[in-house]
Amino acid sequence: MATLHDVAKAAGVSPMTVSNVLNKHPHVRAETRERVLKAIDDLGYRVNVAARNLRAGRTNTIGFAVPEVDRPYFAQLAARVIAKAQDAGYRVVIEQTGADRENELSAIVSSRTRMYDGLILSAVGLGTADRDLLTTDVPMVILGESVFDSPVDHIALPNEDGTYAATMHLIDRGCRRIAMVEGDDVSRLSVTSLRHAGYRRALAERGIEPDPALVVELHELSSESGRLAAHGLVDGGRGVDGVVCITDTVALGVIRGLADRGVSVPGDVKVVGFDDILEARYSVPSLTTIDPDHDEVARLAVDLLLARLADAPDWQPREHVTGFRVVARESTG
Amino acid sequence: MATLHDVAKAAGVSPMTVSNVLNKHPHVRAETRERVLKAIDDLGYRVNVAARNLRAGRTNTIGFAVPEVDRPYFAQLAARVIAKAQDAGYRVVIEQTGADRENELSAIVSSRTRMYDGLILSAVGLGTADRDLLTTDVPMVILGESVFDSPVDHIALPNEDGTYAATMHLIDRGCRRIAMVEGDDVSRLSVTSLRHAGYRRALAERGIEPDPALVVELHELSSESGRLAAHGLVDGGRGVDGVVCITDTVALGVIRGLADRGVSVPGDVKVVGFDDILEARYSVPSLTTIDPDHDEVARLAVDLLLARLADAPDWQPREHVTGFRVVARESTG
DNA sequence: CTGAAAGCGCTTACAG
DNA sequence: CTGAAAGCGCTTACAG
Repeated sequence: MATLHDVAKAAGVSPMTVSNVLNKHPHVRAETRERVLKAIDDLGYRVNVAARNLRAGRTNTIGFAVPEVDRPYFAQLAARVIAKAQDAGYRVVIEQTGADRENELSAIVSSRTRMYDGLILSAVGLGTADRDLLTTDVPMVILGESVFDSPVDHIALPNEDGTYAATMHLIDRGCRRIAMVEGDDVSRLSVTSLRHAGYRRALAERGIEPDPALVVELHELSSESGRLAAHGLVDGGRGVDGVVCITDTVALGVIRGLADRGVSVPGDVKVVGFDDILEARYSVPSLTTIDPDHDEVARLAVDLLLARLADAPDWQPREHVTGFRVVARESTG
Repeated sequence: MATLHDVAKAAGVSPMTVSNVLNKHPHVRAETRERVLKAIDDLGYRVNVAARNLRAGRTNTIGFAVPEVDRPYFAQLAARVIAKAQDAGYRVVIEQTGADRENELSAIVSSRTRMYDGLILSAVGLGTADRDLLTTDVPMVILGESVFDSPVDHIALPNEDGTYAATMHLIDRGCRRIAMVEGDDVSRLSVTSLRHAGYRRALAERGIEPDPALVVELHELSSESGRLAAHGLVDGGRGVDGVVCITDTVALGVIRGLADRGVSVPGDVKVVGFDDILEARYSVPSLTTIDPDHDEVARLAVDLLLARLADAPDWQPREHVTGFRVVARESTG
């Protein structure tokens, strides 16, 4: 395979001039550039990225670590992050962590290893105890969960306020026996804890007694888990008339599970999700949900990372909480 | 940042010994290994992947180029490819091509550029004319579309036979006015052409006159396009009683569009998709579809690539067509 | 079981 | 506008 040296020889110039042409540096005579480009074409030369990265000390790549690439929320967020990063001349590599603490740490290590210039980490498995591990030398942005007092930039979703609004929405539509289908990580500041708090706050504010029998904890935030949760709620005969779901993917499973039992949505039970994934618009009934402004999340994540990469000297880690809105659709109609 | 040389100095050994420890080569005395590992830990050393790749001449990474990372079919396939590749010690980088010919070629170029040891390309924009461009020096597997007589390994979906079976399934359930919602690339051997052929073959075999007014071509294979197509079919008053959809994502939009018009599925109109994405199981009604055996696709793609990487001397490009089965669910019940 | 030397293919100061 | 030299941080034969 041809190297930059071969091209230089063929074009009768120095390797450095070839490098200048490749990197679009200005001070190359037009005629020289033409000669070099022709030689590149003739030899079918392609730059060796490993060599370039080694020498340049950076990779022009940012890592995006998510629990699962095939969960719509992450896939759709990834598409936006890729688009934003591309605009800034960066490539994005998606890492799958499996919501596992070990793998999330290993994504951090990957970036230490200089495969990436920076990392966007959708943290699920990390906890407050991992705080020190985040004191990394590589620019990093944590997404979606609050690692308390973390020493890196952090973008939080409006977990509590969003779920509060979702629950209020159900109460306003007449629901009184409102179930919450959530995750099983109830540690402080987990997504489940925060969203649960929003649910409880709404109930309290409207004087509705919380009933522990209406709270279902899922080990996996999948549609299948949601469906089984719905079966349990119906079969338990608890008179449920509304369900707050921790994610849209779970909510779509809940709707399916209610259909399995012949329970009509929104007639008998109203359902609300969280995320506003694309699928929420096309389900039957379409899903009422909390839109946490994905575009802002993606934009902010990339912008914060780029700011860090630009090496702001007086950089201070910041915490951002995105806005949200309730998107009312048929499932609470 | 500490380098391998720093570790060597700290441990009192040569760089090569450190390298041997890092790469788990056997002939290192246990005691020496311990000393090296301690030095690595003390210094917080991480290998520089760019340097390793440059020297080793490979990256242990395979590229997976898909039209859109956020389309469920590709996201779910990517998850499987990642899992299979991981088992074999490879990382996977997902590239988004946007179903654009230029970008698909640039994914090929990326692999020429040695970012990847091999490439799995989900071809949509490539055509027969690009045949020569595929004569690449980098191992490659083409997925999902038939680039006629391509000089690389190729895994085709059962496009024609699968759609034939889907159409027969509708006919067997009593449908006679069967629409087909497909893409707008009607060039020879495109996904649309192949699936359309299966649809036509089934109609012909059962003596049903094909009606061009029942064929809808979509520019984008999205749920939104599917929904609009359904509106058009209903509003056109063409007496449709069945719809064959080119993908599940389109089919879910069609079901939604029929619901918009108060048309009941499967009562008034039966709907069948293609892909068996996860969402097909949870929609209301659940979606009858063609399962093209994703696991086999992912396994085959990775296996073929690994075989090529292993440098089989008498390698010949092969074409594989995966099996399929009709998964009957409520939408044709 | 361990080491000294060479080199993978680029780019970065430094000259001219 | 162009070049000669050095070096990024590893691993690969080759010795011993």
